[in-house]
Amino acid sequence: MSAAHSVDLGPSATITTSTIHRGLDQRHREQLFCISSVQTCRAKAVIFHEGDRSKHLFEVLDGVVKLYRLLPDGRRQITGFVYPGQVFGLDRSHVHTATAEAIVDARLCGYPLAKLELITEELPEFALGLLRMITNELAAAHDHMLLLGRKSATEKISSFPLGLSDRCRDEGEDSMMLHLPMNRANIGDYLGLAIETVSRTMTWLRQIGVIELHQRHDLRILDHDRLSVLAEEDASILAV
Amino acid sequence: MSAAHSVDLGPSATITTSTIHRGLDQRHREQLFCISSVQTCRAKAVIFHEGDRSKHLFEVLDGVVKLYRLLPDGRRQITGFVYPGQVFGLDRSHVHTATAEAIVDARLCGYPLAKLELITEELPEFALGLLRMITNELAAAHDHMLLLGRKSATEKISSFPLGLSDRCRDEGEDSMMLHLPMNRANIGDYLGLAIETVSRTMTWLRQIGVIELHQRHDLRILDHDRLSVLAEEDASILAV
DNA sequence: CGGTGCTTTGAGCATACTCAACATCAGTGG
DNA sequence: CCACTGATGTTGAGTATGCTCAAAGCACCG
Repeated sequence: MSAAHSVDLGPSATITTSTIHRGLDQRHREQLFCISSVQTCRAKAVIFHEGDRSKHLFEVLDGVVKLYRLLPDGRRQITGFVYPGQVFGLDRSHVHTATAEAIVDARLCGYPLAKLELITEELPEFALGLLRMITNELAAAHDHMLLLGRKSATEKISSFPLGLSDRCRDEGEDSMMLHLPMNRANIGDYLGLAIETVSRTMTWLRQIGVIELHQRHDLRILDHDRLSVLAEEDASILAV
Repeated sequence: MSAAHSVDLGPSATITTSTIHRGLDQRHREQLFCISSVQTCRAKAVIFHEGDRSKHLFEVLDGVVKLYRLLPDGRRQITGFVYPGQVFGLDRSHVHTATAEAIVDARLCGYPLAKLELITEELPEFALGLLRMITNELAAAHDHMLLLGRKSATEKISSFPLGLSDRCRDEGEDSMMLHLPMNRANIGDYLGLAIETVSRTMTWLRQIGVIELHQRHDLRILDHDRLSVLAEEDASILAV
């Protein structure tokens, strides 16, 4: 068993924060715990490449990971940022369809796919749990397709902090003061914009008093409602 | 049991063409068959709306269905076209995140979600099958995000028939002579382009001799390799 | 035939990109 | 402590790509 875990397997387990254990009983949690291994990786370290054979399902314990696909000439599309508590690495026919790279120092927990399949066979609700997670990811991907295909630069840049804000709210954290671990190039590759456009549009949002920017990586939302309108979220709910 | 089925349950069942039955034994196929119901819908009929409570998983038997998300002002992003043998309707927390609409007359087979969950509980490999399908959809969504975020109009329009061609090849059909059941507006909403750009760029592909167009809805690929280069698929594999 | 919906083509324009210069920041070593 | 360096971010000018608006061309259908 990997010694790196600092997970309490007792009755009021800290492990409940882990998405992958949700809904499992004590015995199966221990089983999962036994097959898992923790790894740390530094910022910019590649966890796996597009095309690699996939062997593990990963859960982020700490830090943030980006997933991206490349065109042959180097153009990049980041398909998602993975935050603590979220998983990644489940790909079709056991070949990764994206590259995973830590954007800051990170700690990951890996579960061998072969052993997960064994657990699945005796525990159908575990497969359903995975299904639910992937279904959420698919819905998020569809959301992002709408953004990429149909939103203007202003709408994209406004939507971005709102998405992060929602995640913070769900986690019970401060949803107005946001930390952006990614740089401008990452934001551009996520939103389908050039870095100059990211920079210009964020400056403009600052100038009109909707957000505040501090030290490159910190952003405070000053006017959530106006930001929502700019992001072209359903304005009718705000038109009261 | 719905009488509309024309599915042979005998040993060499025609049902094997159905994605959802793949890998199941005779008894479970019959069980699935018993809970299923067939419905027909005419072109432009809405099967469900974004926000509707989801009750069924659908499989397309015949025809083509489009899935889309809308912005409040009416801008549309089609997240996918669903062809015979493919499924749709599995959404997070049982609420549809997209609208489903038939683009031509279609025949669908619906499976109640509640009953599918019962099957899942006694048959883990069924859940794994669903998981595999959704995982494929997620990979396709990531592919499409790369197209929407990072490809030019020419690359988008070139990629489109290539994708359809791949599907036909997998199905063992003619992969050069393609039928496009969708209109130009649908293609634009799928690729994140205005219909005028779709029209202009397809005309240009015709003029340079890469494709042939007949009666709006039929397209023949004349030069698959050149089309691949234009779609910015890895040009290195063609540079021999 | 005339209508209706879809598609094509044209002209002008706006958005976001490219290229380029400059500013700022973090880290390093004198 | 400060100068130096490389990486990252901001700002500006000019331009290209793809959008909008408009009109004409086609096919399908009573």
